[in-house]
Amino acid sequence: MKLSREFYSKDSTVLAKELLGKILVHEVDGVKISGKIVETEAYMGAIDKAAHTYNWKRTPRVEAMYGVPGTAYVYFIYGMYFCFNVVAKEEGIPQAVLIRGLEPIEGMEFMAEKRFKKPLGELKKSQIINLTNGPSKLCNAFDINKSQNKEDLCGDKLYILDGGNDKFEVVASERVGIDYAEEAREYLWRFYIEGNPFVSEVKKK
DNA sequence: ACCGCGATGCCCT
DNA sequence: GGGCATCGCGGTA
Repeated sequence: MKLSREFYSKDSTVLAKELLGKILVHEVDGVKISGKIVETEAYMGAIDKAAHTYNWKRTPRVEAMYGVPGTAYVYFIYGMYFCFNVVAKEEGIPQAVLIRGLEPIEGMEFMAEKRFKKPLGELKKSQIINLTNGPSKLCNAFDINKSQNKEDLCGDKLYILDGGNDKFEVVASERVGIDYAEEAREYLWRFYIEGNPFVSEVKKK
């Protein structure tokens, strides 16, 4: 079942945990690409120094975060990468969940071409892991870019499905790559499935 | 394995 | 003009 608007209508810290194990699907040119969400980060908006919308900052770039829950927020970073977020909470309250790691399910051939310009069969083991074990890697593999910004995840091109009922342990840790965020660096707002190989990095300690 | 660094362009000040 | 919610390379072990 496709996740409903209500499912997304909660604090990003709660949504981030609940998105683990769910299935992200992108349908592009009749090809279905999907993967299990294994790593997320919550960005709590106005009160979160790490968030693009800290202190209610509102510019064209971050406008998607002010949209209805279940909207995609895709931004361009470091001159060459994209990051994909799921908007949470409530329209006008800018919270989002960054998707940082996926375990491929369908469309691995497509992902291999997108990431490495090679057929799946020619990839080394390390390259299989590297298909989707990072926020910008998975955008590349799933062909998610600026044209998916503000896309409604309750639509039928890019959406999230309820996962299987597999059991797993959730680990909470500090978020990655936000050294500028002062005390917010220490908040345990990154969540991942313990032991899953598609988690982007396992922090020691 | 781990670390350091450069790439590269858009957005906001 | 500075900085960025990243990645992959090439160096040293």
